[in-house]
Amino acid sequence: MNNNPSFDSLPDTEILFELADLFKVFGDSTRLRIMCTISEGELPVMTIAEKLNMEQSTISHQLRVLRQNKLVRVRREGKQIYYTLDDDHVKRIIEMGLDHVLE
Amino acid sequence: MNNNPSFDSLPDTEILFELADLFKVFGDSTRLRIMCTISEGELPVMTIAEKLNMEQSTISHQLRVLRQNKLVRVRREGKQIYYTLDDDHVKRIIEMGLDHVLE
DNA sequence: TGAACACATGAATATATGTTCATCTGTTAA
DNA sequence: TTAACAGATGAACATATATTCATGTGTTCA
Repeated sequence: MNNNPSFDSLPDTEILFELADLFKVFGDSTRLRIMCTISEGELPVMTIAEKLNMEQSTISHQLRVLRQNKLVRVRREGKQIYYTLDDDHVKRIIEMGLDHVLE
Repeated sequence: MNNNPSFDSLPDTEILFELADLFKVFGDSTRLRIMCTISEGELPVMTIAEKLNMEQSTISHQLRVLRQNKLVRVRREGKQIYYTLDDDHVKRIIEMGLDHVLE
């Protein structure tokens, strides 16, 4: 049992830049709210926008960021495009953060 | 066993703003590198700066952010001030993100 | 008490980033 | 094929934030 806060091997600097980019994506309330909203099941863009009471354009822009970082999955059905979280991993990262915020 | 990516109860909007602020702190490579560096054990500011090959002022500014967010612990010994990670929780958040970055 | 050292901090600057507005693409149904 | 709808996207703008420079604070030791 290793209980001290150190890494088995110190992460490469290169990797830490990538990691920072990942956390940056989680570091925006709009994106977090989107992720939580679609964690309950896939939803089209306009529905997300309505639930969050924000403009469609804003949501689209942020969904693009989530897409580029492979945090969401996309599916087209007719005129609508459904988004949902890519996998449980995304949810776990949020929950891990929540643990800290909720003391 | 719940295996679908949804939250038991959808986090409050207020909380999500706090959570975004937390992730924002992790979303900077300098702060991540500092956190990883001091995860091996407490270090004075100048040593951290030398290890990262950055200015003392830059490190101090970022350590302040980490302090304000209670992610590091501080101890003064003479002229030097030693910093280390506050607890295992911080390390776990980083590791959770690393898992995702490393596929 | 004063010099040297370790660190913190305010101001200034450059850069990154989120939102809005206008417009564009792609799909459906008349 | 045209109108209406859903969504994407570029440009512009405002704001946030990381770094640097100069300087301030606190500690040690001569």
